[in-house]
Amino acid sequence: MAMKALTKATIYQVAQVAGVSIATVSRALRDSDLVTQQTREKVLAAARELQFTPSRLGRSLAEGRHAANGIVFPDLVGPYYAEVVLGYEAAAAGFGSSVLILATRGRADAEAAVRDMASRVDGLTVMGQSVSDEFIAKLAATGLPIVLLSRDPVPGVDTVRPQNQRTAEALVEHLLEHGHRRFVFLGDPDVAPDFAGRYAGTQAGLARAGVAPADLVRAHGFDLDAGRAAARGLDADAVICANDELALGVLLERPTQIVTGWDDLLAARFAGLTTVRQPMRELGATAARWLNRRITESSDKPAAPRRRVLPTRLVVRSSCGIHSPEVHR
Amino acid sequence: MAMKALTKATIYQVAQVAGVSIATVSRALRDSDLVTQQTREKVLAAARELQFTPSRLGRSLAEGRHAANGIVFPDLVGPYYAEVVLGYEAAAAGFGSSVLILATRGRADAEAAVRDMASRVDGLTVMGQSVSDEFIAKLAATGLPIVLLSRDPVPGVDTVRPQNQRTAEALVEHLLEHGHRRFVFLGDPDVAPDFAGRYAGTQAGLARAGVAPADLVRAHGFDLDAGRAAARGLDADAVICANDELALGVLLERPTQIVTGWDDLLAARFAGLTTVRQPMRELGATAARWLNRRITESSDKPAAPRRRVLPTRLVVRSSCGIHSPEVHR
DNA sequence: TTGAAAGCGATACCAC
DNA sequence: GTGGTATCGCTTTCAA
Repeated sequence: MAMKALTKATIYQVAQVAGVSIATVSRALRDSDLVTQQTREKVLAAARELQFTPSRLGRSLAEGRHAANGIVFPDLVGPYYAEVVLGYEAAAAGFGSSVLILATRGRADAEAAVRDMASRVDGLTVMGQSVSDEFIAKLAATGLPIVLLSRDPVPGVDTVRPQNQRTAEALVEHLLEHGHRRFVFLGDPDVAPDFAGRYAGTQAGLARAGVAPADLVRAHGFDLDAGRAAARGLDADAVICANDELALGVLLERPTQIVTGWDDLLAARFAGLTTVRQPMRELGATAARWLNRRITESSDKPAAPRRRVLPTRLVVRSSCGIHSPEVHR
Repeated sequence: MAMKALTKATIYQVAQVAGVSIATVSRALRDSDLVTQQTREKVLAAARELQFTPSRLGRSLAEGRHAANGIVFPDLVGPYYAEVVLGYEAAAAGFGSSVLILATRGRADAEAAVRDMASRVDGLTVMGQSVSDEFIAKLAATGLPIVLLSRDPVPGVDTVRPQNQRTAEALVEHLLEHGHRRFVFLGDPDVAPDFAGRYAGTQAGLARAGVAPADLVRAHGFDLDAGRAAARGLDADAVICANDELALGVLLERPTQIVTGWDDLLAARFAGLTTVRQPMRELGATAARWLNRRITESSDKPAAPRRRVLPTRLVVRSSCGIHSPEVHR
């Protein structure tokens, strides 16, 4: 019933109170059946009395592992990244790994920040356009397990991403069926690999149908306001947006404009926005699982780098034009 | 130009290569002007050659601090928590602190998980109903700096939260002006302190106006589906929902039902949902700043516990009834 | 079964 | 200015 422990207890104190060595305390507090039941109880009692919690630092230093991993993303703006991170955290928690997050948001010292994170974890997931390929390669050369997420592959590194190109082509096909012919692609392909894929798919689909390529309008940013700002100058049958927020911004300014988005945010449903649904949680979870595999695999015979493209799916609502008898919810 | 360093270099190797002691390496790599320019350069060269990055573990162990802090939340479902976490991360990054995240999502071992996190950080922010007050108190007694976020205060601990009660009263007033008299409150006050505050404010507002109290309908969960499921049995002039997702769910089932939400999600705008806007990023950022203050303050004369309620604001759209000439966007 | 002691990788005090 | 070394808190041989 001691009221001490206002200053974190160490294994030494527990050992002292229990009247054993620190080695024995360590054993008693973990698996180890090299301890008498009696001894174990003494130790546990002492530990409880002192409110002892082993220091992660000491533990990690001795074990040579952090039991933590990190996820780096460009920014968390919008629900998209958040969902991915969520899926990631859930999976990581599943195998007992803590998770660190880092938003680079265009910071000049992004690489330093990532390097710092790298020294706190057993492995890293890098999402989107947060740091350069060269930097990734350098990090990977260190031996640090890395998984790339929603980002173009780097040689030797695992990559998970959503299907962009092919689904963009399907989207274009659908718009063509509506009879639309003059297209604008709204969004900057350089801002995110996902955007680039959607843009490429758009143009590919158009080319295959023998239709003139879409005009590229690089919005300033990729949120609602960027969409609103860009909306004014638009002139096209249909505006294919790089994501939902841009599309919703356009819709706010021009409610009758034919437009499509990407991500299937909750708002898309209420705006009647035709868009593409992505398995966001699953993207995060897959990255976490793959990373864990890398971390735990024997480093002498590493498995070949994996690539996976998770399927996405066209969600047709009303913003792409009128459909006869269908219900759009 | 060495191609080594496939295995993380230590300060000892750098010392060896540079031909100096580890103490000197440590000095050269940090501030310290107790090093010759010449020596410093030797050391830096060696460090670069070995791609040396100091181990956080060694560093933290020696310095007695993690330079990291964590945020615990019940779950990240919905955009609400994500925004808060975002604001938190940004602020934390601002003063050079890494951030760990932990979603308890009703896990039975939530306390163990939080305890684990506690051993990895210099301080903790606890959001919502993730762990018990008793546990918080115990943790705080350890001397671990803690800030509570969107959660009822615990003696001796800082608390930041959004205005719930008062704004709920304002919301009720508005609904009364519309002429509505029979109310339902949809959502479980026990599931989150925020919900409890909104519920209390609702009843208080009603009572003050001499109107019959709202029927409490405890939805099973607090997402869209929970709202849809609950919608069928509803019978009231107006349904005051604990959050936007519930309200949107109701709207999906009964588009003409008078209903209000809370959070002002992006979707609310497109659904014409009357709701309440909260400073989510600011909530997170404030928590991070306060925590940092606690961590860095001298522990012998700690400041008195702080409480702050961040203002929220009613956002009137069309779901609460028709308004004459106003535009609801 | 238990204990003594050698690390793990830094920081910082104390001499020189 | 630099070097030697104690220290942080734990895990894990190696002996006993």
